[in-house]
Amino acid sequence: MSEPSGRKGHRSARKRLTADDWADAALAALVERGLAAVAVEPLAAELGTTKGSFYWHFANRDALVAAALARWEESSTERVIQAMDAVEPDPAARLDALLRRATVAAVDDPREVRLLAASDHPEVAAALARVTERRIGYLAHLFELLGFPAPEARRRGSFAYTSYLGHAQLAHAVPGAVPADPAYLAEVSAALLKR
Amino acid sequence: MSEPSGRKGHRSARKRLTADDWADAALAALVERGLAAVAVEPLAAELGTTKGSFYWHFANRDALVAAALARWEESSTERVIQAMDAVEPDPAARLDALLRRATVAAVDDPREVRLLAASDHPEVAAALARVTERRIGYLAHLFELLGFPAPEARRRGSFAYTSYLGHAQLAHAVPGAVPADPAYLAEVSAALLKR
DNA sequence: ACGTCTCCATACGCTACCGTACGGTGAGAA
DNA sequence: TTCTCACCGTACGGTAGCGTATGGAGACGT
Repeated sequence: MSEPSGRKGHRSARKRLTADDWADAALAALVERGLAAVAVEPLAAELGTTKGSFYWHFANRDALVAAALARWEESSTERVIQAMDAVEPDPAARLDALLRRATVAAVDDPREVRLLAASDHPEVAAALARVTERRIGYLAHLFELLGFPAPEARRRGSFAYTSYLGHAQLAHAVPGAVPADPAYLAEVSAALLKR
Repeated sequence: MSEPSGRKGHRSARKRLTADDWADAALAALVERGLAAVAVEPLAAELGTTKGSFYWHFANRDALVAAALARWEESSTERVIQAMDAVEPDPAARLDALLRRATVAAVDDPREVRLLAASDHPEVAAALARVTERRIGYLAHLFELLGFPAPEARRRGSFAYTSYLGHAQLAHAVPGAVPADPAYLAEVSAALLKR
């Protein structure tokens, strides 16, 4: 059994793995199938290797979760914000574009929702707290650019972010409950921006 | 050890259990510690009994989850809506009161959030879908009473509900991220009701 | 050619939980 | 009293995952 000298795994003919390979696979599992799917043995099978590899690169499962979260955290703040700052100079248009894009993207992207669902885990909660603070801060910043005083800008940022979160959550938990009507997003955006 | 003839469990001196007792305990575990906490053996220990009891009343774990969800579903729609209809005759005041109360309540009540976190589970998702539809329908109804045409009333109902969900989610995942300032809730409510 | 060091495979023990088998108990019917 | 049967205790086997131990296997310097 088990071909004596050929390549056996279904993945990339017998290559050696790095810690990053594991972290990537862990992040993918985390955002696609939830925290419980970040499990050493299933991931090893998926990667075409064994636990032996994993425990060489990581101390334990928590370290893997932490590594996956670090990647997520990096890719969920700076990248998005910088991409946003590049396109639209006008703060109002930027806010509108940001809200619409993020909201639309969240509908079929399970990333956010999966992370929120795992907020029991202390490390997940900590990462979530940092990302949330960063995003609300950015939204508040945009509202300040629109002329709102700092406290109200902060409140509006929070409101915008909760409505985004709720939208993502609802779209994922109950598909079909969020209106597909484009007038909907327009109204939402307008309500959030109205002085 | 283990008192020979006295009451031993910390709960109601050696009584026999019903299926409802199990369902109650399961629901409590579900909303307090998540779906994974709805586990037969731990619940048995908590109830001061054993699996022998459980498998008499239920076929398997899924049946228990279903029973717990049924209780939740019942207590999360009719009761709230009827309580709401009783107090405030004016639709505008009723909406405002509903939004404020629900939002405030969600902050330190983990029920909603725990259910949403378990929306992978098909039965949970189904229950969630029904409750969501019922609630958004009620909100839309109130907006219609305020004079909005049906389609817009529906959109506003959805918006109000997503913002409620997002608030609950955020308050639980990142305590401190939602403004405690009472002006915040006032602004949110005003934005949702504004014509 | 040889040793070394990095990386992986395999086998093992442990824990937590699911579900089944079956024997026992106690309260009320006969 | 004795029987019965709803209800529970206990023991068992099975699965999935974590973490450890240890023995290779291949690359690579010397």
